[in-house]
Amino acid sequence: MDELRQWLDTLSPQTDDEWRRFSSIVEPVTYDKNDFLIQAGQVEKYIYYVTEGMVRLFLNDNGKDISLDFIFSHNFASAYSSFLTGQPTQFTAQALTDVRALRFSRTNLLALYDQSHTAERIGRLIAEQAFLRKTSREVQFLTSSAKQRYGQLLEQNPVLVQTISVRHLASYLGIEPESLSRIRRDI
Amino acid sequence: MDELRQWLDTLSPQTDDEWRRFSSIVEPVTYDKNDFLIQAGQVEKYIYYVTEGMVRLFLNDNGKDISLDFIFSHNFASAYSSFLTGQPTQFTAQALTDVRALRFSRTNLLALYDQSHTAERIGRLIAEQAFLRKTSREVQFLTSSAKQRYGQLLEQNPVLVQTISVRHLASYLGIEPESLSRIRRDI
DNA sequence: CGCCGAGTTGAACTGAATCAAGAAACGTGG
DNA sequence: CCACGTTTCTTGATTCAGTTCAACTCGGCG
Repeated sequence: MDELRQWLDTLSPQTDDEWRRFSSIVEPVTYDKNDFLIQAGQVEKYIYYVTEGMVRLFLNDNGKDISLDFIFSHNFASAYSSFLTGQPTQFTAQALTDVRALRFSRTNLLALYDQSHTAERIGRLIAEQAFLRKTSREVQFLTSSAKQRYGQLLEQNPVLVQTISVRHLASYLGIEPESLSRIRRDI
Repeated sequence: MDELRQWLDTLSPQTDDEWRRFSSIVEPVTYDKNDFLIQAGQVEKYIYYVTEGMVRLFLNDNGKDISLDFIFSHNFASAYSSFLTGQPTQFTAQALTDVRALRFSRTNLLALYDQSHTAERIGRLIAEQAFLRKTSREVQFLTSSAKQRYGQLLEQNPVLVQTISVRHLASYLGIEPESLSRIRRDI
């Protein structure tokens, strides 16, 4: 919990009272490896702060899994689009390892936004961060070849590249596992 | 101005007083066709609400222009990533026609966020909208071929497809003008 | 031990890029 | 208002990055 407070405080410092109110809507949850945090077709009710373990976010397109994100500990996981719109999600979030997380619900968060300007600000900053991540990915897809995208990912996040399976990593890069395997050989 | 207020009110209704404070930081600006709202290398200081005309947002990658967004009237234009981070942008925003817009600066907006919870909320909602748009684009790139992406864009926004030049549209779809020309022929 | 999923490699194929040339549209100045 | 140069769009021929399909290897685990 302290860790989560520190994370949020880097976005916008909270008073002890604000933190008390926020922490009252947070609940700890655990998942076994391969468990689902959310499945396609459901409406996302939560944002998860992962304290231990790893989560993969993916969608299924005609029987084929495509990874959209890998969440390591000390980061947020959610089918965020669905969380924001209230529409059923096309995404599934699955634990890649045993996972411990802290989660809070949309309903409680919206109520907190009404009460607390600071909470609203943190909500804004989280959305802005999420936007920045997506934009950087958009630019990569538009400007770089598969090989270049792999190279950039390797630079930016070597741990991710080492940790995630070829299959999942390939779909995240928008290519087939065979292609990623060849790209790796050629380096 | 009324139009902008209505737009913002759909996100979160404001009192007259809140609107008065917001509108005091808004200034009208005009651009001739081909003028730049912001150029690559600069830090984006503004968000523009376009009331008349069209704006193209693009980046230059090794001498090649790649379009990231087309903003029609009644929408926001900005090198938003740079606006958020304060870092120089790689994007350029150029008027595709004569343009009228209302703009407000980052400095003034941040000050307003401090004063007004409602402003902060609107800021959050705008960031969330921007995130949703990028996510939908990410999913399209990961799941669809060039032909399918064109088809989807045609469905979602036929006016855009009719209005924007082949060259610009192609780069937005992540393909070459020749390919787009062929895709169009085959439909 | 033998199976099974994950990764690698090869060969053929395909969607889109590239290069080159011609046709149409555009605006600028006489 | 026309004539000219310039940019934009289209079409064809070729090349290339990445896919697909198939076979093989390897390590883990019952």
